[in-house]
Amino acid sequence: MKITTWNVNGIRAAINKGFIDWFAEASPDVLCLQEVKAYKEQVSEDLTQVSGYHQFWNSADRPGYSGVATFTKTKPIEMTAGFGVEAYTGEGRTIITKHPRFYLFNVYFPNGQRDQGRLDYKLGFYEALLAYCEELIAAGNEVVITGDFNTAHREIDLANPKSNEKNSGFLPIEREWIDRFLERGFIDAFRALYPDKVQYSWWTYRFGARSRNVGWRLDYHLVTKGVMDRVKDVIIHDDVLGSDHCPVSLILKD
DNA sequence: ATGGCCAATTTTATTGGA
Repeated sequence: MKITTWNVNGIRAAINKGFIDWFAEASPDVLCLQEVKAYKEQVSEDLTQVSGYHQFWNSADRPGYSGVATFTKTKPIEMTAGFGVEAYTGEGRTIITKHPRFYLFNVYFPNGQRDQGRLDYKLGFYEALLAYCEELIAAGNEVVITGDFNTAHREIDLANPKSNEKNSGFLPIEREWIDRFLERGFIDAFRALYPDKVQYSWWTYRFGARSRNVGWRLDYHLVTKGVMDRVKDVIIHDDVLGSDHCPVSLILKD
């Protein structure tokens, strides 16, 4: 089973750059998209009526901003757009689907760059999402959180850690929230398999960053132990173009 | 590495991204 996440930075632009062909070729069992930057009605039927998938969209409350979508070959047991905290429901950042062996969170975590208010919003979002996940775990569920975390966890996860210590995305207070997810039982599946591997999933469009591989690893699969036991591989598809992020796939047994 | 980008809407400027 392959669960792929991709921040497409505008699904309409990505479609113009070959997204539909990539989707058909990659053929993931589940595809979690972030930053679709569109309402479903604005998107080509090549995607919104693609055969072989159920699809769920959670767009933002304003045009051209944020928005997530989840595609599944098998119909989920349940689907919800939010996780019950009103402050975090309007920006189209989450889709939660229940599958036979786990809950899957498709998440576009907020960007904290703009000002203190957005940083506070981002940190509050981490806190509220983790609290919700802990309830599911306490009730005996396994959980997969995937998407754009908008934070690089450790120095190995970005090309220039020293010069970014005071920039949102690598602030200690943001990194500590990733620590907290791990303390509460989540495992960073890529890092667990590849403790020393340097590979990124986002590069700024500026500075020729991608061609020089000056990037950040921002797109993760955090999984609970029962899921980790079934992980075969995690693949960062850094050869796939079409966005400033690249897709990342979690491969599970069966 | 100085400055260099891109998507989408509010469109020939502005906002947001990280």
